[in-house]
Amino acid sequence: MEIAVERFAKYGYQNTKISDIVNDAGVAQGTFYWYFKSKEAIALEIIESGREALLTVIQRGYRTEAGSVQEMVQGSGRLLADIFRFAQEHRYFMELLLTGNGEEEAIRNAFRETRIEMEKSFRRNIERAVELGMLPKSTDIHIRAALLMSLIEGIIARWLFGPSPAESNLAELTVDELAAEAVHFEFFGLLGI
Amino acid sequence: MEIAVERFAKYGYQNTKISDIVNDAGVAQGTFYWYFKSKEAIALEIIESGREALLTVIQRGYRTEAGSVQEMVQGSGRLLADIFRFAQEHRYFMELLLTGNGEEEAIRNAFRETRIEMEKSFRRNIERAVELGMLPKSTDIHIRAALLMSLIEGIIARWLFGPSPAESNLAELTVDELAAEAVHFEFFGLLGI
Amino acid sequence: MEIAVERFAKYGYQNTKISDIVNDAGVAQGTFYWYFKSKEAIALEIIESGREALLTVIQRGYRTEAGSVQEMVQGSGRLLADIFRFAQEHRYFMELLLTGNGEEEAIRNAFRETRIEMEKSFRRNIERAVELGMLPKSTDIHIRAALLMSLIEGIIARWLFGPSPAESNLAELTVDELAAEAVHFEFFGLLGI
Amino acid sequence: MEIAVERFAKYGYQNTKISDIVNDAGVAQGTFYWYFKSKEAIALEIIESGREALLTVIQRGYRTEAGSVQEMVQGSGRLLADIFRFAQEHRYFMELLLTGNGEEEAIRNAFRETRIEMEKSFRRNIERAVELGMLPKSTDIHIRAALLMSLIEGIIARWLFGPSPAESNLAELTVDELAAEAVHFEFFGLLGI
DNA sequence: CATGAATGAGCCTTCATTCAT
DNA sequence: AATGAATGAAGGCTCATTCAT
Repeated sequence: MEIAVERFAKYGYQNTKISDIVNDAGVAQGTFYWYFKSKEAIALEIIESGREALLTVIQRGYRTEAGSVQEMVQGSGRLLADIFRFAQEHRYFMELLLTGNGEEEAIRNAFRETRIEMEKSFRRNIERAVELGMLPKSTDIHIRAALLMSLIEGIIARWLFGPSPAESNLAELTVDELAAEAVHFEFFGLLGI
Repeated sequence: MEIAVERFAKYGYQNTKISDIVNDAGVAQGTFYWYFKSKEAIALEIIESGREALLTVIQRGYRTEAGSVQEMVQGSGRLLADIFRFAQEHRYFMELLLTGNGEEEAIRNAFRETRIEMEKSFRRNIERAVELGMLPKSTDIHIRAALLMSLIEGIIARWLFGPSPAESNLAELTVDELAAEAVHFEFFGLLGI
Repeated sequence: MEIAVERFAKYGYQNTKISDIVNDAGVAQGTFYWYFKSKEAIALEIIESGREALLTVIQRGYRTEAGSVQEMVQGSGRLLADIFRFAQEHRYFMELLLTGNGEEEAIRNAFRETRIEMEKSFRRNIERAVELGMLPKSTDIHIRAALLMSLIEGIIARWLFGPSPAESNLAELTVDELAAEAVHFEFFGLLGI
Repeated sequence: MEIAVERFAKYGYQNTKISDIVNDAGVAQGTFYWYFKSKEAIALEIIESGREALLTVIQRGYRTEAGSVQEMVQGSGRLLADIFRFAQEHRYFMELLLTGNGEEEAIRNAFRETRIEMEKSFRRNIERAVELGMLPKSTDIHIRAALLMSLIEGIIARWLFGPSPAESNLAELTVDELAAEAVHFEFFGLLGI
């Protein structure tokens, strides 16, 4: 599965042949089919196991009780850092999740579901913060979750697998620096002090 | 090309057969090869023409002279609205640009280049605003451009082609409402008034 | 189709590769799939066209009006001779029809249906002869049709494609001699004069 | 072997996987190869053991001394009934013997040999009856044996495994009824009283 | 310009057989 | 005797591309 997820991410699902995977793995072609029903099956297994791990990380970051604005920003920073760290450790899965789109229907849907669940988690988090009086009630929560999710997806994508303008040093930031930048933008925008 | 871009976006580049395209177009298979050298060639042409149109829109929104914060926010809102409108009118191209990843090397690169150029445009815009004293100098400009680009990409993707949580009403927003939300977040973040 | 039916009969459906067929035909593998949807499809087409031709022959031999026993025997002899001649001219189709059994469900069924229709034709013929008072009413018509059909199938199989005891000269009989023997047995059995 | 013969008959030799057989048998795949050298080997063993049992039955029915026509008919009826009973008790073997044709060369030949031997037995029986003056000398003995064998094969095939016209009640006949019908046709044909 | 038949390399999957334990 | 994981050759089918007309 590790070999497969890497090749899927690097070259695309369709451009990855079973023979590539088994050659890398040093086993025979038939062996693949002893462990996986089909090419699609291994992709779905990859997604499923990645999905679980990712959602676990996000759910650990849930806000539960009220606090100061500073505490909220810190908490959000910790969550983002956790997610970024997860992305770093599962970069090929993350690349597929964030940029994959050429695959078969079933695989596309599995990725889509995962991202929807991810966004839902963020929405619940924002909802909770509004309930606790930590965030203004003003705007639609769906939109705020969508904006936040966009931020995270985009920043991870640029940080880990480009594309980024050649001169950018984004790729060299540490997890914590990145989280600090993102969380600052998240709460204060471009104008924030 | 219109038929091709739609199918590429809906089903993926690899899942689109030349025979699909020509059937839809009502011509014979051979005719395709009179107009395009290959499958890859039509994809690259699609990207090239989309790239030009998109960059034209963005460059029209360039900030040239200093102004108040309010003017800056308004200008940014107009630019976002223009981009969103372009996305609406070229939704299949935009879908490929923002979510495509399963394709061949050359095509992937062409999309990547386009997005890099797009991000460069935004960076120049921010740079100019800093020079004119309209934005604080504090943060790295590359990061701010990346954050802004992430925002725009994510919001368009959710607005036009999902995935979005089923209950979200994002898809029903008008161009101007969407631009207002995005620009507010861009400058003030979640905490902005 | 001619090449395919021959190979199917000689070596079996499953032992016949598409590559065998196209090599014999002197075309490329892909060309096969321009004319036939699949390996199964060509088999079904072979059966369908053989079925029509065979049933046409049988239906031409229908008894319509009463006559003497001798005329009945002669008519039956003519019908058998026609069938034998058909078998001779379509020996590979006939071999598949009479002995084929290792194929896929759909193909097996198509052959089965053809043989059922064939037997039905004979039954109608016998029924008619009973109505016209040319044959005794005594026995069950289904059984008589089954016995008759068995006779014809078995005799064709032995005549054209064995197995037959090596010393048998069955294979050397002409159509008319064979028909004479069969029709004699049909009406008079082993004891008949 | 019982499991194998059933699957071979029901689905065909080639459509039966070793894994099907061992799953049904509740043993591991490797175990199969401790008992049988190969897939072909088990088929040949099945044929060999069936062949012996079948020929034993037929040889028990041999005519040895002269008698009246009625005695001859009765003897023939007993033999047919024995064969039909055997077929009933070994229906899967019989199905393969009578209808199998898609298999590998060696297996096809083994079945062919068995049927040839079977037909030889009948021929010897008829020869003996002619020598004893119980049957007319007129016709070629090979042909009469072929006709008789055809009758038996066809009737068993229809009785036990179709195909038969849906309305036929052939399948519901008892062994003795079937033998009576067949033997009557054998000696007297359609016109026999 | 247009047609559509022909090409053939390539890939996923199956399954009989082997083998270390 | 028995297991079951591993093997790898083989084959049906797809589809981008070519080409004669």
